[in-house]
Amino acid sequence: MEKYVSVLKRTRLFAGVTEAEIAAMLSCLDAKLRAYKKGEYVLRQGEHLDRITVLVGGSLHIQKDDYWGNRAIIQRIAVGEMFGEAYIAPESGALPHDVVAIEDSIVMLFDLRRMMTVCSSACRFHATVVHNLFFAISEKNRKLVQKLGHISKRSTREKLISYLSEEAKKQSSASFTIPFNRQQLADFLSVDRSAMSNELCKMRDEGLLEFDKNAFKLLQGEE
Amino acid sequence: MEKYVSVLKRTRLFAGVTEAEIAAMLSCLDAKLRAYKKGEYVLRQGEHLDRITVLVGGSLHIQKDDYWGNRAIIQRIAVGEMFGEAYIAPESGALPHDVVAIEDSIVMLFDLRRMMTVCSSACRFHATVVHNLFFAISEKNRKLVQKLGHISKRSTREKLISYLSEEAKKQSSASFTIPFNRQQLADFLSVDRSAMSNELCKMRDEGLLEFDKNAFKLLQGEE
DNA sequence: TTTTCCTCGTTGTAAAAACAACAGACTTGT
DNA sequence: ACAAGTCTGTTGTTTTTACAACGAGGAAAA
Repeated sequence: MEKYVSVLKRTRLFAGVTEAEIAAMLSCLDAKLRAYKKGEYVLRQGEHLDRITVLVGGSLHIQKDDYWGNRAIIQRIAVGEMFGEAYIAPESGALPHDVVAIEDSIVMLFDLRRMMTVCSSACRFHATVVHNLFFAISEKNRKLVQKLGHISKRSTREKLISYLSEEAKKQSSASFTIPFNRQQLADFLSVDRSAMSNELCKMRDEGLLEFDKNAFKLLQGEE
Repeated sequence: MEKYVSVLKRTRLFAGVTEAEIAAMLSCLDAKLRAYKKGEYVLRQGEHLDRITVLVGGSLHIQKDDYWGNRAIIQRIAVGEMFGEAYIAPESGALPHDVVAIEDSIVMLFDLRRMMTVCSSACRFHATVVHNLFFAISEKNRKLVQKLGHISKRSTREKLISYLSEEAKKQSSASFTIPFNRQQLADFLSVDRSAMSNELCKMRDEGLLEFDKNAFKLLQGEE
């Protein structure tokens, strides 16, 4: 448990709290660890949640498959991010999607009530965490809006440009790698893989970008 | 100001707080009122927010227009809902979209710090509001995911079915009205208006649904 | 090492969406 | 009451996407 304190330290949820303080809070928050193998389901559609979950190792996809096998990747969860937090509210129904481990992953769970209620003496920084909880879910919210911005573009090319530009911006470089393979990127942008692959190559031939597997480089006057 | 206390009473943000208590909290939260005419901008892309905003009258669209005049309606805000709350966090940049009044509207603003920090004696129910703040933003989060579910459908027909089914479910009836005209619905689902109109009529001719302006009725074995 | 599996690009075809343009019904404002 | 403007459906054309199928290359497994 303690080996993940340094990971928690860098999360939005525990921003401004020292490692010693985090370590002290773990029991107060009734923290628990779960490990998942690559491909395993961390959460399944239909489940009811009552705990705050933070990924402390590996990576996850929040995804949904329909009757015909079409997969939609709603969000990718990287180390340090929360997930499922929007479905803890009492009035929210069951989880409407699956959460799957993309590689071997470690998840830490916290008791929501204890996290939201400032306790007595032991945890002086508990109030900070309550604030952080709001800011962390705000961050998720902004990411969803950003994703909406990508997939609400009309054409595959625009979706790609929107996504890749943001990724370049996020990594502060015209050269960057993405955390998806082609099929996953297509599922994320909700387009057909082969059509997307085709469009990528056209863009490459037009000199808009270069790529090799997951490594991309945007050319021309990108801002 | 006091005339809107009954509205606030029914919001997620003030759930479990009596009207008398809300009235008492207004000054503590440094509440302020703003009025907007139909068509006016409530917030503009690029602004920096530092207050919690709740719509207490009218209706708003959160939308974004691109260079070519394509409009994307990200979300519709109804009375009692918060908006912009995800962009109050210190690390969030400027607001990436506009907020526009669709009809004459009234907005109430609250001080975030005072809302998040439990004060001394006066506001006993302040702690409840802190919890509610989290649940309210959770609700927004779920709505965004739901919207993602609609527009990540591949075809216009599927997008329509996804949206209309949800609306029927929300209003607990196969007959319901939607808060959009055709152009707005198209901008919301990010499809072309005429193509969507065409598809709607095809679906009507196939006996899937009936409609008259904003009133829809789903037919056949809808669940 | 060999075999199997997975990823990625490529092509052709069929289906669907975007686009443009217009007419009729209805609203709004004067 | 009239004129201007808006909303909606409709049609035909062009562009784009989805779909299906396959082969090359590389990675993983036997």
